[in-house]
Amino acid sequence: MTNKNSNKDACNCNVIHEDVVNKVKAKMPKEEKLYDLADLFKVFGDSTRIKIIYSLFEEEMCVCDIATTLGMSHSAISHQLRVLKSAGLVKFRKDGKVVYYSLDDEHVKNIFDQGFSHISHK
Amino acid sequence: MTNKNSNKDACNCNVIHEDVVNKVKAKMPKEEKLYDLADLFKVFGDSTRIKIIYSLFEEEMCVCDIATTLGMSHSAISHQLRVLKSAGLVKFRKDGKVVYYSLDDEHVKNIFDQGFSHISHK
DNA sequence: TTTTCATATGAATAATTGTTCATATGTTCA
DNA sequence: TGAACATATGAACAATTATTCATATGAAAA
Repeated sequence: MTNKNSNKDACNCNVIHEDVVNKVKAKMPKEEKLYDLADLFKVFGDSTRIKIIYSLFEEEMCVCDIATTLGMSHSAISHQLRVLKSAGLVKFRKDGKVVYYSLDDEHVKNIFDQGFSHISHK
Repeated sequence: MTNKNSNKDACNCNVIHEDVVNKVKAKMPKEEKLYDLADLFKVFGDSTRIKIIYSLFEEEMCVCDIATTLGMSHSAISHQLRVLKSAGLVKFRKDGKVVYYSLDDEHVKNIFDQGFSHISHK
């Protein structure tokens, strides 16, 4: 009882199905991938960003148009666009002082459609 | 300048593309749906819950097995399972004092696969 | 080159969310 | 029945995330 290191109090029950635990551990993706995945979904976990993405499903928009559409401040939209950009979800092009944002990912529509199915039939 | 109500300072620029704004507004899903969608993704936005879901992709597991697999306390797992349950993502069956959890949604696998594609090719 | 305007950013505050610890519930087996 | 155990839950604290306000940047037009 000397060397029960690390998660010594993580599990003190007897119902461990070792085969199941081993199988699941073997199939589990790399820790890093799991964090990245959680981070991606975190980005989707805010209704302002959801609205921005839905807007961009239609066509590219400038910051001002998005702010007007959502009835929010430029600053707030700009902050959220930065989050979307650093997640690799939107790209932009500049035309003079106006910046046009558009979607930069083919998976998002699909993910949203699936998510929509889930919340709709429950 | 008397009746500029509600979001009076939401947009004071001149680059509003009215047609775009109107089109996007018309296609935007109901506010309530957007919140529900954000709430669903919020659930996916935590790596512990991601790990639990990945575990359950393989087969049903009891709380103890999950805790052992992830090296976490029963309490922590139990709390997260409650979140997953109230989002309609997992179901459970009881066998004596052991509770077995399993996935209760066909969309999750798909959503995760798409998410994985996104993080993988960037 | 100064003013105006679209967008971006930093820092402070507010709000939300996760984790831990202590304790409760409910089932089994002696 | 009561001791042992698997799981659940409430409340306190810690950590993360969003929002706001003030100000900065950088392009265009006067």
